[in-house]
Amino acid sequence: MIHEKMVELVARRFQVLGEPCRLRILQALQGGPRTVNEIVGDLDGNQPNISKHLQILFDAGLVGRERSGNSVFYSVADPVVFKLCELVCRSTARHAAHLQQYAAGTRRRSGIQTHKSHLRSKVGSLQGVN
Amino acid sequence: MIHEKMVELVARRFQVLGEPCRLRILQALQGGPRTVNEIVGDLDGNQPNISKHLQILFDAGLVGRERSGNSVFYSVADPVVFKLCELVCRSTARHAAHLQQYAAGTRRRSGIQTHKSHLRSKVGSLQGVN
DNA sequence: TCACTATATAATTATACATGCATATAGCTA
DNA sequence: TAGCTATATGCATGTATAATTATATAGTGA
Repeated sequence: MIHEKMVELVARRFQVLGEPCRLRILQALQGGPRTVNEIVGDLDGNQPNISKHLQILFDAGLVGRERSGNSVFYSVADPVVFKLCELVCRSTARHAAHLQQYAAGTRRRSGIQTHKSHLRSKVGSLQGVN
Repeated sequence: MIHEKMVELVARRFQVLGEPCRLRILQALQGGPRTVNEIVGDLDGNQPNISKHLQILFDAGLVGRERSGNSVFYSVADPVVFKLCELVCRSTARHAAHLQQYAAGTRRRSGIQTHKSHLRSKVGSLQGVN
C-alpha cells in the first residue's frame, strides 16, 4: 500500500487537511485564485491566521501562489483535494447515518463496546448533520 | 462542496488519518481482521498505545471490532481509506517529484517565496523517497 | 474461587499546533 | 524619500494529543 518511507509524508498531508479552517480556505479557492484579503473576507478569520494556514497549505503543495502587484493570489495546486473531500464527506455521512440507524434499540451486553453498542454515546452530537 | 455543518467532521476524519502510526495500523489490517496483539506484533509499538489508536480509528468509524473469546479482532470498516491513501500517496509523490525537478536551477528573486523558489529548503528531506 | 491472557483505561509528561496581537517586510504611488 | 496597502512573521498563550507507565477490566480455564 504505502511505502514505509512515504508514510510520514502521507500522514502529514492528511494532517494538513485535518483542520476546519484550511478546508474552508480550499473551498474558498474552488472557484479560482483569490488574494489573501479576499479569502480573509470569505471566511471570518484574521489576516495573520489565514496567512499562516496558507503557508502550511503551500508547504504541503496543496496550493500555489503568485504575486500580482501588491497582492498575492493563492490557488488550488492539486485538484485531488476536492476528490478527497468528496470521498471523506460521503464516508462521513455514511458513518453518521449508520450511527443514527442503530442508535435506538441497542443494549450494552459485554464489556467491550462493539460498534453498535458504542453508538449511543456519539449520536447526540450528530443530529441534523446531513 | 462540503456543507458547513460537515466541515468539522470531515476535518476530524482527515486528522485521524494524519497520524503515521494509525496509517500503519490500517495497512496491517489490509489483509483482513487482526487481533490487537497481532497488530502490536506487526508494528513495533507498545500495546496501550496501539489500543488507543485503535479506539480513535473506531470512534471515527474507520475500523470495526468484534470480540472473539479473549481477543478482539479489528478490521477496516470503510475501504475508502485505501482509496484515500492511494490518492494522497500519488499526489505526494507528484509533489516530491516536482520539488526535485525544479530544485536545482532557481534563485530567490523576490521576497515572497513562490513555489519554485521555495523548493530548495524542502527537497533535502525528500531524497530517495520514491 | 484463583491464576492467566488479552485488551482497555487512567495519569503523567512532553510536544505540536492554532490563535491572537504586535510588528516586519514587500510593493505601490506620490 | 514618505506614506499607504497587502502580506508575512515573531512571540506568547492555551489547548490538543502522542507516548509511556502503571493499573483496571474482561474473558478463559483449572
